[in-house]
Amino acid sequence: MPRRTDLSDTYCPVGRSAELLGDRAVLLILRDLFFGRRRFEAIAANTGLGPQLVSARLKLLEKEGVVERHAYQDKPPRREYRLTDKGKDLFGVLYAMRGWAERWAYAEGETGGGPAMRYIHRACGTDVGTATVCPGCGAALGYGDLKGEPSPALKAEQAARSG
Amino acid sequence: MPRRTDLSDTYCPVGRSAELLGDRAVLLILRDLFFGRRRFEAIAANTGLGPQLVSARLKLLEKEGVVERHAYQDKPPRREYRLTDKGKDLFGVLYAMRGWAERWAYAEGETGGGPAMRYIHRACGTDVGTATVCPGCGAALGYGDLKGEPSPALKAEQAARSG
DNA sequence: ACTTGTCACTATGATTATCATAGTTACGAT
DNA sequence: ATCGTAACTATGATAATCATAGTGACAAGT
Repeated sequence: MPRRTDLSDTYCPVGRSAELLGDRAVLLILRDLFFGRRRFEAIAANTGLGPQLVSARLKLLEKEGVVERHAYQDKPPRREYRLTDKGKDLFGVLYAMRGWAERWAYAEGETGGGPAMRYIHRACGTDVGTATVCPGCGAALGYGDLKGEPSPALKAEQAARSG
Repeated sequence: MPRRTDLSDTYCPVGRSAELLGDRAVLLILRDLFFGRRRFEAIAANTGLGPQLVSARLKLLEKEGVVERHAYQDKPPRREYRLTDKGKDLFGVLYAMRGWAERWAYAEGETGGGPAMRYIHRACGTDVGTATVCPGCGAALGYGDLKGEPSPALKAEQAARSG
């Protein structure tokens, strides 16, 4: 593609976010990182993205201060990628995307009755559905407050991808 | 690009959203629609995207049921684009993106003290900052509950683009 | 009547990001 | 010495994106 206009200096906050988040691969990698996948190969396998793309996007995310590369072993060099505070704060965006999809992106009965991904408020045990405020106790919900559980169908799909 | 793997049939809700939202142009166009820009040329001018791209993405958004094309005049054919309910429900995603950017994407003092975009809770008049729950009255916040006001710098930038 | 202007696009050609596949480096285990 | 694994890099084909220009339909001004 030709050089697209850079949005990192616009005053519009959505424009600035879009510069990073308006990219399929970035979104998929972030999802996996929030899911607890930290290793290169695990991310590549689960997202279905090629290693070159994963490599390029992880470098970009590191440059943007959203992930940190951490060597957990040196003998054979092994790295893992972790979300920084700036990265963890993107949870709200991913959670909003998930909520929208649960409400609109599935055919009737496609998920087998419930959401594709359930979230439980750790503090009070309530299933929060797609809410941004816990329907049980009224608390605002952020990363760390919630425990995610994939539906059987989603779990099976992920298992198939990593095999 | 070669044909990328289609994610519209994954069980992962973030994957399904990413298929639509993992695209810079889609995000920018949605932002403008939420901002009240309904006309083709206004969107093209403000986003800085070429007419071909705007045309292609509006067609996609219409196909996905996110926007509706509405003829408001026939003599010279004139159309406008409106968000459907499914589209309006994407407000949470854009609002989360805006919140993240306000917190992380600006240099110290770059916006002149306040956020680049202020949001006021219509019901109680409180400036909600980047919260998902009104700090004044505790209500959950959605599209329609908020009144957005761009900062002087952002307003000037938009005026320059449309001129 | 003729030009100018606006809106909503479509057409063209150059550029470059993305994909699939294969290869590389470093090491540990058999 | 070969096999396997993790984390990448290299290569070449494909196709999406951009800038620029052009089209069709009409309205208004001169």
